[in-house]
Amino acid sequence: MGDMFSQPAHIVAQNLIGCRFLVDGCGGLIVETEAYEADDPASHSFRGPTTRNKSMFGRPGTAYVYRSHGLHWCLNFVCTPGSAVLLRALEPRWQVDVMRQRRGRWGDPRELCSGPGKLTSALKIGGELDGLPLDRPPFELTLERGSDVDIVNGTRVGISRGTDVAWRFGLAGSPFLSVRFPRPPTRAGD
DNA sequence: TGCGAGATCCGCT
DNA sequence: GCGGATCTCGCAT
Repeated sequence: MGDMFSQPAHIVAQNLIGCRFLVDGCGGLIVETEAYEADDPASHSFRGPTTRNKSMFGRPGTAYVYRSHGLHWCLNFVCTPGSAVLLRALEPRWQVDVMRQRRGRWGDPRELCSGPGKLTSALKIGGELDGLPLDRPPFELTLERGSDVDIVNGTRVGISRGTDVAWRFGLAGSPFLSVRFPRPPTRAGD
């Protein structure tokens, strides 16, 4: 676990696509992530530690959970100090009925975990999990994945600075993404 | 000391 | 498509 997260966040973010992630047995496959580096103007760590972001400077392989817009929780996996990977979407697989109940959504399963705030709501992730290691309960992170994962990337969503780097990653063709990735440019005549 | 923006989501128009 | 809910922080006053 330590080796995995002691790499640049934009590498870890790609390696996490297709991995299984559970909280108390409830979860699914990671299909969308974003990387935030220490010297990254879009990162919460950019101006140094505060009471909110202190766990972002903690051990690699721990959780950084913060409240977004005063309402929603967002989950990050801490990499090297000041860098982390934001979990943006899961493909629901285990205890999906529990997610439905927590979300109050009984229709389209794509509505359960297709966004950072939806994901934490479905898995019941809150501030009490901030700073906890990912290799112990209630977390279960399985880093092994199939060799056939096809990863796409693009610029990050919902930010106004650091928009130049393409550090959002996703499972190609997944219907469970929060936002579609732009289709690769096609050649004239296609 | 106050104000506005922010790694968001939802319901209404 | 737009605004409201409402916590934290940076920056201006």
